[in-house]
Amino acid sequence: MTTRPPDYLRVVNGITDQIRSGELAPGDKLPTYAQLAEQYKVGISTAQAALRILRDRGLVEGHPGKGTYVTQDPPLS
Amino acid sequence: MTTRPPDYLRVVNGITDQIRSGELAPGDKLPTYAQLAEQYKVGISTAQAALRILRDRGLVEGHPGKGTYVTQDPPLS
DNA sequence: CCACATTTGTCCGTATGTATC
DNA sequence: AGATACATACGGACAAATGTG
Repeated sequence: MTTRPPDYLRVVNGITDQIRSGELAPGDKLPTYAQLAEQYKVGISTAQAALRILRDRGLVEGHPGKGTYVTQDPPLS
Repeated sequence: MTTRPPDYLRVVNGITDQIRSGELAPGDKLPTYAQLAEQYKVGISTAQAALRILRDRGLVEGHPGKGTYVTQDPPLS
């Protein structure tokens, strides 16, 4: 049945994998909302929803006016 | 400076407290999106965002056509 | 100090799809 | 077939923080 995952989870999992693999290291800056939306072909609201979840999980931190950064101490799970 | 928490966190924390206190027990049905929106004086989108977080945390489970229910085995933290 | 652009964060309303009754 | 309710997705509006000139 291969139910395709929703867009916001594709973004969550894509970024999570980049952090797990080390492609994105602690302190690194993520693309902006607009850039992520373009990369994943989703709306800005959807990219924001994904980043809200990643913030909630403690993987990234947002800094208004600057950008979103990978947390220094990302949780294990 | 009592910075007021955002609306969606007020909903998240309100429901979380009801589960912690036992006011909402495992298996219990939560109010609908529309009812939560009315209770907390927020838009439906905001109530939905709150429930998405609670799902992500494993505190509740949504069942389309039926409702949202408190998880049988809610996580400790 | 002020103006401006950029970016994150929040909030809302709406549309559509899917599952249940 | 219709009503109800959750889930996803989008776009727009605005506030606040930051950096630059």
